[in-house]
Amino acid sequence: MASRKTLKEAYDAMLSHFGHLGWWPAQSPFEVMVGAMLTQNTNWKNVERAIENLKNAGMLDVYAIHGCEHAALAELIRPAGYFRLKAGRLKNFIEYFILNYGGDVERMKEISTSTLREELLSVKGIGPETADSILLYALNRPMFVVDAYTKRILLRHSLCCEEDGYVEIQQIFMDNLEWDVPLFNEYHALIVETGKNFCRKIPHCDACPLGNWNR
DNA sequence: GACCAGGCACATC
DNA sequence: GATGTGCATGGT
Repeated sequence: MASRKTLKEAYDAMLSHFGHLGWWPAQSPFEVMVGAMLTQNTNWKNVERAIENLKNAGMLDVYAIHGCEHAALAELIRPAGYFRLKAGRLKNFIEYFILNYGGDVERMKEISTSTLREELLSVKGIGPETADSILLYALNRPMFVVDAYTKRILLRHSLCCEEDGYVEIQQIFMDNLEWDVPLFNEYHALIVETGKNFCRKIPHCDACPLGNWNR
């Protein structure tokens, strides 16, 4: 089983290799939320283009998106892929955000993490990873974000099993690390970076900062 | 041209 | 409850 030391050591190894990654790359919590929706199963580069389009159109704004036609919104976020789908999802989130918090991030900050998580998950188009990304990177809550790379890396190092789902994998981290927002922030970013560079489907882990961690 | 990317919802068995 | 499928662009 993963010990505190093991997870922390892995973190240190990745951190020495990549340095601080400074996630989330966004200028406001709202931009983080939009990015979290748009990056679903999508390369971040493509998300950047979509966000750039929104900015240039003056649409990176709660009420601007709320008042935007579905087709027009979809066109703006087209580079992020699944653009019709994501236009709807974005609107669902905006609807929830305005209805419950008047589109004000500050008002969201008064709500408990567990309540917020449940609320977010009830929005059609927000699943566990998107909810946790919003909680951690937009609202600074200690929630560990799990993604495909997280499982792939843990699997490769025999620290989880194939059957483990989102919750099980999240618990491995949350049960064995301090609930520290900057740590969770950096840890997930480092996992994504390590995954991208060293843990693609075709194994080539030779230069991986994790080395033979638990293998 | 295949494969992949910082998922999620829904249908079907 | 597990498994399969649609959604879609841009890089390698």
